[in-house]
Amino acid sequence: MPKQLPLTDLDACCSPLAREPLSEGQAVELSRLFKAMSDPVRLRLLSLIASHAGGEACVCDLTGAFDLTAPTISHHLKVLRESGLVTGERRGTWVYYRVHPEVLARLSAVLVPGEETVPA
Amino acid sequence: MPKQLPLTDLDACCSPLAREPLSEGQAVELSRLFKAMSDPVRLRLLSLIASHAGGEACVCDLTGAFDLTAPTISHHLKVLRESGLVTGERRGTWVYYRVHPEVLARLSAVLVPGEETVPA
DNA sequence: CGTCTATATTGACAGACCTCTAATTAGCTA
DNA sequence: TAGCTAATTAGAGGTCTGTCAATATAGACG
Repeated sequence: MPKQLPLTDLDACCSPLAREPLSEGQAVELSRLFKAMSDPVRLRLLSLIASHAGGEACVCDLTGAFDLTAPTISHHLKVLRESGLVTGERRGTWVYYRVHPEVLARLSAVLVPGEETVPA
Repeated sequence: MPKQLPLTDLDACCSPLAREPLSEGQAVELSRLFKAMSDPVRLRLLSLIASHAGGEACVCDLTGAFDLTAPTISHHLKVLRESGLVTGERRGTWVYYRVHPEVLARLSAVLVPGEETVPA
């Protein structure tokens, strides 16, 4: 099962959610990203990676922060990878992860609230 | 960090995800919001409500946009309500939903990517 | 080669989730 | 009161998800 992200609607995207209704395709794409962030462990992993010095973190930097087995961390990293939020690169014995800042920026832009409408 | 209000981590929150690691509590709170947005139907509902004229939408304005039964729409609206993203108010026969813009703004702020670090 | 360490994959299981139909509640109007 | 509509709740069925133990893969090094 090839899990490459097909980036269709998201490319033409990112007028804020509150400005005009999302198309079904946009909603599907965005929901995939939000689902990847819908678990506390994955959110912390994402944050640990994004905020780590040098912009990348080794898996070995991450596992210690959780009371979970290595396979579980690996599973969550895979979900983050397949969502397109992060990439992993093997260098020798270790695997280093870094975030895709454009994806974060895109999500942030989508969530910007629209201007207030005057209450009736 | 001043802790004035008796609420959760989200109140004291919102340094961007990429700036420093999320606390476990912050991650739990945020993951609840992202989970509420992790379904395409709920995302479109949220967008329909947020972008609707007057800042609010009647359930009757929403159901027509989907090939789903009324109970299913109602279920999704409940999830959005319980997450704190929207509120519903009954006025006569109809129920009107509106978004909490502060919550959207908070999420948007959390996702702002950190400044680029110079590649090695 | 063999062995050690760091990650990933597999397979299983309990719990959560999305959708439906059927039943229920809330309000309007006769 | 009864009847009608808008919306929600309850319960069931099938699917998806998070976690683990066991196993496998990749590279470093003697």
